Formats: sequence, structure tokens, C-alpha cells
Amino acid sequence: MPSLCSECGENAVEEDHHFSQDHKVCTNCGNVVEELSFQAEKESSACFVFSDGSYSASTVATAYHWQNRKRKSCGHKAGLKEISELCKLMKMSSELQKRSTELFEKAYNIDCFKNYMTKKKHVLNGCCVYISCRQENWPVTIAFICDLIQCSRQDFNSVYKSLLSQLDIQITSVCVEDVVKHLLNKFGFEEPEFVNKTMKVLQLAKDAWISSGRAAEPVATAAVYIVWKSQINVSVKNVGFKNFCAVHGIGSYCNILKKVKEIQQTLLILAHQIPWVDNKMVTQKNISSYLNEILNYEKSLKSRALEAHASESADDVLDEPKMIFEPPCYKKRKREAEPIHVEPDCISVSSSPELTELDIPDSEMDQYLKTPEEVAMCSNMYEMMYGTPNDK
Amino acid sequence: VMDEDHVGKDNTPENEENVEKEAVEEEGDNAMPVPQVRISEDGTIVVNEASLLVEASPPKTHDHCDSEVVYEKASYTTYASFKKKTHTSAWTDRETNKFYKALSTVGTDFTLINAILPNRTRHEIKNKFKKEERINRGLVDHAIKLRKHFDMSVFEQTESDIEAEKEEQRKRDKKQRKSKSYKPRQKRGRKKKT
Amino acid sequence: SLPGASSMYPATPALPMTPMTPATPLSDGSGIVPQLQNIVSTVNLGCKLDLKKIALHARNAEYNPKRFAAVIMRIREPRTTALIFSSGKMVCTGAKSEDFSRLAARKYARVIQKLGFPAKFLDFKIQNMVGSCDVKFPIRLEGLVLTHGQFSSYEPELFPGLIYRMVKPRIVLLIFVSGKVVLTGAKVRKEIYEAFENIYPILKAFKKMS
DNA sequence: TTGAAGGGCTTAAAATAGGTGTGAC
DNA sequence: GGTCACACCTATTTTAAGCCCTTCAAA
Repeated sequence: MPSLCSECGENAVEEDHHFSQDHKVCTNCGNVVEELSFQAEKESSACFVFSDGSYSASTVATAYHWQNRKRKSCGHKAGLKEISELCKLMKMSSELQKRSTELFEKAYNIDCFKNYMTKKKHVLNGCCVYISCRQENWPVTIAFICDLIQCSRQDFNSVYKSLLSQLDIQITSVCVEDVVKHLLNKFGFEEPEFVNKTMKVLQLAKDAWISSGRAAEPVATAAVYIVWKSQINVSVKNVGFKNFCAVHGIGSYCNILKKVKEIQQTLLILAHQIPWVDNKMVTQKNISSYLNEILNYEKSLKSRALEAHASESADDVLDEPKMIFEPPCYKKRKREAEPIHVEPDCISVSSSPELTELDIPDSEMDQYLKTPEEVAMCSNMYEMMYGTPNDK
Repeated sequence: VMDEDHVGKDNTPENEENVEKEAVEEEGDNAMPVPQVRISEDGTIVVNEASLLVEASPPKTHDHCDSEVVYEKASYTTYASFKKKTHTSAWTDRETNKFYKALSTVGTDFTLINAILPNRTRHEIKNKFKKEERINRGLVDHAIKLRKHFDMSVFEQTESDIEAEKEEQRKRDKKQRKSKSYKPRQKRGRKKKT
Repeated sequence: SLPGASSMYPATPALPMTPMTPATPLSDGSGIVPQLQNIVSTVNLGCKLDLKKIALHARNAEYNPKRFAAVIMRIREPRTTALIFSSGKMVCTGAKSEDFSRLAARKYARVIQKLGFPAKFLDFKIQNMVGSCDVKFPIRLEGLVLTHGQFSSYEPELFPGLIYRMVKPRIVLLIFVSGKVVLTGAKVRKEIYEAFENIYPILKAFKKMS
């Protein structure tokens, strides 16, 4: 039962969990009317009685909606306010905030968003901000926005996709180069040589199919690490990846490390083409010390690698230029034997609306039916399950 | 606002009681705040993950005590939050045997198998069936065709069964203690804030 | 084999809207046949059903009305799963061909009939087909999304595949860097084949390049 | 301590359907 | 306040590759 808001005058004040505290908030303007604890009230409304297994309203869908009942305000003004908060929080330019707001205004008037569940309306706010960021190449990840607006990826994705299609927005892919530049800036690696090298490493990673189908940030981080490691004095102890992550505040490094190894493997292929370097002397562990040579002679090393690769398998078709690099997911595939697909046998099946014993022979029918004793037993078990509330 | 869907293993209620328990539990836990956010020197937004996640790393790396570095420590999103992920502990041989026995007696009624294997959710049992079908189709076919006579032995527990289950329960308890250990920290964090 | 398709889905990145003239008009087929992986079909049994009775008397049937308002039934041959609703409507999933889907559906219907319901077999319809295949070369997804942005959705942070919504035939394709392709949304198998022959020259254009 | 391995989620499509959220009229 | 037209949960199937988690084995 909504009550009158002192600020905007709307009859829209309701209970709310915004910013995780129990409030009475105006669903129109977001004004916090009073703080309260409605624990008791909520528990009384939690009369969610599931007594038996009847076909009644006690479905999981009911439970779902019950769980999602109390949510923060989602009116027009509240949406604008939330967007403004997000933009401020992310220190976005006023132009970017204006763009987010415009996006929200457009989206707010689209019918298909009107019937959205409350939680998705919040996602809509975050989506407007995210799309604005993407349009201006502001490097924000979906994971970050999801953390910020407290939503799941799938909720974000569904809102994001319908927003793009409804507003007919064509969004360009995340530019990995921009992500690298952002990381270099963030980590304080702004010497032109460092930046240049990182870009070259990234390009190499892209050539080696390392960034296709993968999130940009881990690949970009891996490229930065590779260059950082090559520049660090070998005598310095902690050049390990874990230390790099600790120093630069990188939380989940498992996935990035995979990319580091993939890039190192790529560098190794090229290092093996350096005429004055003994192949046996270069390993993934010391590959960083050869980074300068690899990048300086990248072009000729690539063509040497191509030639070497071509001579290994001469019986290939001429118009198919050989590749030096393969997508990393090919390795996993080679491990597993290629499944041999057998075309299913041709069968003839009746189209008659009548069903006869031809559809299932009586001998086969037995395995689909329970014996009377099984029926009795299952009946008991169902009774046990449905009769006793505690079936877990 | 905390989304009750994405809390933990039991986020999808397995039964009504869970729904209720969950919901009531959430009242306290619903405390999970919107990420505590700070803006770092270079203008990027920084979420204080300690406020909402398991402590990523204790503040031990003080060798680079540059304030900027310390600020940025929490800047990486972990992708950990708000996943509808449920972790399934590995099936022991004993459980697998019990699964096959149950499959052979009641067929592919995973709700009934759930009653026989109460330590697993219906979802886990269905996934187990899918996996066994993939890696051992013959055995699954055999189990279903065999039609083991139904007797209450599926519910029977031998002494070794009981012992093994106690052991499993101990392991589960340990895990729960571990996974729950961060919750009080969250609450403390919020109290500090409020 | 499909005139007009090349102008709709430009194959050459440099000339996005230029109709491509095939160099070898008579042999531009891919030589690859997508394999059907899953068929979803529906049928009307033409009578109201007591799902509790079905769950109680049929083997390999499951019914939990709190979770889902249908009986879930499985048969081993053809290896399929059916959803049986009290309205008499049934959904059959998991078959690898149209005929196997129909055969399986008739078996489910026959079981229902054996349990004492006056089941018929009305309005059988294939609702969805899923196919997959391998073009055997890697694909530059980031290049493909640049020139086919109007049909593509590529967000590697959310999903590794490029989602390609073909308009004619109306098929959704999931395209992966490995060259594997998943095709879905078809009502008849010809749509799967057509969609693949449409996409193949496009994919070929993105197999190399940096 | 560290990584490898495995499990379970993500994406698309399509039908089936009750109960309920959601806002406009 | 009731109707209306959506949304959208539960569930089923199947393939693709990435990501993120837990578990366990060598180092």
C-alpha cells in the first residue's frame, strides 16, 4: 500500500532494499522517506505454506516471485537518479552521462521494457550507462557493471541485447588495443617503448588467434605482463606472474596465466626461427629475454616459420596458405578423437492419427509399464514425499 | 539490492522449506551492500571487494606501498558475484553404486531417486544421469532394462554406509564452515559502514 | 545454388555491399553436410490426461507438479525425452532425425494409450532442429562482426561464439573461432543446409587475415 | 605452493503451461 | 479495481568454447 511522498507528491512510497538497507522509498523519485526495519512484517507475509504435493499454487514460480518481491524503486525519476549516481561513481564525463540519460529516456518509452520485472528495470539503467561507455570506448567490462548494479550476467545480457535491438544500435566490438592502453595507463607503464612493445605483442597474440572468442581484459593483461617481465632486470627476484598480479591488484589470474602461456608459446615458435639461437636453449621460462629480438625481426621470423611449416607438409593444396598459428582450442580438439558421425538409418514411420501395436510391439511395451507391485511401492514413496514436508 | 537468486549452492530452492529458510536467512544477509566504491587517482572506479566478496588476498604485499597500488588492489572485478553457479562435490563410488541401484529400481524418475539419495539435489542426479549416459551408455541401458525388484533395500544402510556418510558429512561440514566464514566479515563490514 | 544470397550476406570484407561473382559457379558448394543433433517436435494426443496416473503407472516417468506441470518421460530407443501436459499436448526432444522424432512421439503416445487414455496422434509437427558442422579452418570473428554487424552479435565477455541471425532462411548460427558452427531454429532440414551454404563463403572470407 | 583437470554454467532455438509480476487503460 | 497483454519462473534437448570454481596431484 503506497503512501504519499513528501518530495514529489506521488502516491508511490514503498518499502525498499536500496543500497541494502531497509527503507521506505518513493518508487517515483527515489526519495528516502524513512528508515525502518520491516522484518516482522515481512515474516508475516512469508506465510508460504506448502503442506502437500497438491496441484495448488505452491509452485517454484510462486517462490521465485515471492523472493523477488521487495525491490528498490524503478520509476522514471529513480532511473535517472540511479544513472546519475552510476556516472558519478565511474567519473564519467558529463557528455557521457548525458548520453546515458538520453538512452534511458528513449528506452523508458519503449513498450517492451514497461512490463519488465523490477530487477530488470534496474539492469536497464546499468545497460544505458554501459552502452554509452562502449560507444565512447570507455573501458568498462560487463562483469564490472554487473558487480556494480548487482545483477547476473544473463539478466544483463538479455536487457543489453533487447536494448540494442529496440534502439537499433550497432555497437562496435571491444577494442583490445584500447583495453591495453587503459591498463598501461593504470599500471603507470607509459614509456613509448613499453607501449610500442605491448602493442606488438598484442598484435602477435591476435595473429595467433589468442584473442578471438575471448574476453579482452585477460588477453590485454597477459600482453602487458609479457612486456613487463622482459623489461625487469633478471636479477630481480619476483618477476613471477603472481607477484605482478599482487603489485597491480589483479584478482583472478588463473585465466590470464593461460593467455600468458599461449603468448609465450607463440613467441617460442618465432624464437625457434632465429638463426643464431639454439632452439634447445629457448624455453617458455626464458622466452622473455628474447622478446626484443623476436619483435625486431618478427616479419622475417614469421616467413621463415611459414616456410618451415610448409616444408613439413608438402602434400597440401596450393591455394591454401599454410598457417603458422592455430587457435588454442584446436589443441583440445586434437586430444579428443574426432567423432565419426553415422547417418541414422532410414526408417518408415506411420503418420496415421490412430495408434496401433505396430507403434510399439507388445514385447517392448512391458519395459514402459510398471508392475502392480511397483505401482504400489511408488505410490507409497510419492505419499512419503508429498505427505512429509521435509523431502530433502 | 541483493538478488536472492545468486547466493550459493541452494539458491534455487530444492523444496519449499528451503525457500522459506532461504528467504528468512536472506533478511540478515540481504545486507550485502552495493559495492563499496572509491575512485582512484587515475579516475577509474574501484570496488572494495572486501565489502562484498571473500577476502581476495590479505593485505600482505606491502613491498610496493605506493598508495596508488594499494588503492588499485581491489579494482579488478572477479566475475565471482551473481553467478547461478552451484558446485557439485564429486560422486564417490559408493554414491555411484547407489545411483545405479536406484536407477534400476525406479527408472529415470529423478525426483524419486532424490528421495533415495537425499544428499544430492534432483539437478545433481539429472546431471549424473547425463554424464553416465555419455561415458557409459551400455551400463545405463542395462540398469534401466534390468528392472531390479523393488525392495526397501534402496533405503537400507549398512554399517559401512553409515560410516561413509558420516565421513562425507564431516567433509561437507568443513566446506560449509569455510564457505560461511566470510559471511560474518561481510556483516562486520556493513556495520562499520553504518 | 542460392542466387541473391551473396548480395544479402557480403562475403568480401573490402566490398561489403557488392554482389560477389563466384569464381567457380558450378562448384561453389561447401562439400560439408551439417549433422542434425537435436529435434524438438510437438503432437496433440487429443484428450485430457491425469498426469498423476501416468507418473504412477509408466516406467521412466517423473512428475513433480511443484516444479513443473508436466510428466517427464524417457525412452531408450530412439533415445528421447518427452514432456506430457495435462492438456494432452506433448513435446518430444532429443531425436537425431525427423523420422526418429516421429517414431519416439508415437511410442510415447502408445504408452499413454496403454494406460487407458483415448490417445490419438494429431498435428505432429517438427518445431525446431539443431545442426552442427565444422568448416575445418579458423574464423576471425572480430572481422566477421565488422562487416556483418547487422546480423551479428559478438560479445566474447558473455559468450565465445558469434551469434549470426540469418534472415533467409530464418536461422540462428553460432560461429566459433575453431570453425565449428551450430545452426538452430529450423523447421525443416533444408533450412539448416541452406543457411550453411549461405554462411560458408562468408566464413571462407574470414579464415586468414590479421 | 602450484598448476592441471574436471564440473557446471554461459549462448541460440522451439514447443508445452500455470501462477504471478507489471503497468496501461 | 478488473481486464489486458505482456514478462518469465519452473522443465526438456543439443552442439559449440570460454570462464570460474573446486579438487587433487606433483613439485
